[in-house]
Amino acid sequence: MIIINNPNINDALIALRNGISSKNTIVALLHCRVRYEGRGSSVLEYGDRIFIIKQDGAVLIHRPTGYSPVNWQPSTSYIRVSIENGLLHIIAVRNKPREILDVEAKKVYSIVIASLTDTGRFYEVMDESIIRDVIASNPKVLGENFTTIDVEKKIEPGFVDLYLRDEKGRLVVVEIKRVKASVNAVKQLIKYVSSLSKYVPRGKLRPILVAPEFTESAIVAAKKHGVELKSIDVLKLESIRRRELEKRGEGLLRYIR
Amino acid sequence: MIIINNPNINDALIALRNGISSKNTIVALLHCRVRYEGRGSSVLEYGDRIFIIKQDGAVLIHRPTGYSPVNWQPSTSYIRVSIENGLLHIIAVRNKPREILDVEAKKVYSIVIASLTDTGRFYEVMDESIIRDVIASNPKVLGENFTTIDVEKKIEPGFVDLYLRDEKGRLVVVEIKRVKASVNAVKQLIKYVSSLSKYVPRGKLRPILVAPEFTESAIVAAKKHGVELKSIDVLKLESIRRRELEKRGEGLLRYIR
DNA sequence: GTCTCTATTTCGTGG
DNA sequence: CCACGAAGTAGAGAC
Repeated sequence: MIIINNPNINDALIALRNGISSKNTIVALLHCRVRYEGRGSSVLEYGDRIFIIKQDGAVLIHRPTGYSPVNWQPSTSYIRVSIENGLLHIIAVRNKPREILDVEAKKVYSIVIASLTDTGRFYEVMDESIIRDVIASNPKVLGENFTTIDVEKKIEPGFVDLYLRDEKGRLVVVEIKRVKASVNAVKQLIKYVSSLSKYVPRGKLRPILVAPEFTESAIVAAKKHGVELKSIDVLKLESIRRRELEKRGEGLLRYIR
Repeated sequence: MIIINNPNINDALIALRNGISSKNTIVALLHCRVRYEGRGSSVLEYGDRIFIIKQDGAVLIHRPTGYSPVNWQPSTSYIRVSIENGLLHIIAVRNKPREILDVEAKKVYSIVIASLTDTGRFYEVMDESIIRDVIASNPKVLGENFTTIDVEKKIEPGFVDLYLRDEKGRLVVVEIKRVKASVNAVKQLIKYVSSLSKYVPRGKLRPILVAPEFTESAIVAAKKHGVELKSIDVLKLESIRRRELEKRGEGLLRYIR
């Protein structure tokens, strides 16, 4: 690992070039300005930023606040470091799509260069597909005696999350949202239903939108279009899933403790 | 600025606590694992990562590749640093929504702490709102003798980008996309039109989708629903805008050179 | 505060 | 490779 405090511009140049050619992770604090041209185009005036080059050539420039990088390059075809008019330039180019990021540093506060090894796996505990699978294998959590017919089935406008059958033999078309459902979710469901109604009589179809909460406009649209709303408790579904996984010896507890 | 190379766990603890309480930017390289619980929930096994605490309490954990952070906290209510069972813990809590991020570091490779000042302004040269404004002040770029009525106007399902009037006195409802428009853009426009048709007879309404390109399904859906498609050349609009800005002495050239 | 929409969205998945 | 949809989306703007 290399740590350089307050380097002059030539030392910074050499360090960055070495770090890039050896495909290491580089984290620097710079006083810089940035220009970007590609899918969009932007200018960022001078200021202090965190500058990162990752081992795959991804470049990130972060301001001192906020989640999002102010400028970036997801991965690069090449990165060129040079000195022009006494200023350090880092130019990161991506070819598909063609994009150019030009970082012009007036001052380099610090550079850290390291070879990072990260093989640790990442587990999402509950996303929409998992919620869908938990409901598919436990359709009664929706509060009725449903049976599962199909999961994530393509019909023409898109994918229906879940098909169930209710006690009266009707086809239940389920759209699932992991977070509060907005009017868009209702529209999506209506779209599926109108497509399905070519094959199934409308009276045999029950569209249900499943989510922890619903926006007001979603509630209005649902009422208007005959869409049922069913709330779910994601934490409850999570505990059901955990139980299932534990039963199969795949529990997350393995990883958590 | 403080730079610490390979600190022991107690020195790391003290440095982090100082950095947090003084609201500085902290960038560290850690061998850590991460647990997240909140809107979602996830587990990240041990590995080397870039760890950042920003001056507003935002926390980012980056793996050595890729654009996105693997874990994060957009801004925090509080951050607590402690040692438990000989391991460094950084716990970042956000209250709305309630989310907890727990970083457990087994090894600290480096810590850099600095007070960054970044007042530099950020200019987007061409985003959708700018394209919309350029068309609004030059509606003839769409190839007809349009006049502008209104911009970014709320109707119930949402916001219409642009209202124009054509030579036959019809109300032109414009939806603008900066990049290739997909079928969703058509749907959005249809949504507005069906809402407007309560007030304006359908024959007096002209929905137009404006974008540099259109996906095949967008073209099909547009034809089916009577939506017109008009291509724009964003670069051409950009030169129009530049001319307008220069005329007003607000040209970007001020900033670019 | 809620809702809506854009984004150099990114990221995955499916065709 | 393109097209579509989800995201712990974030961030901005309007009401």
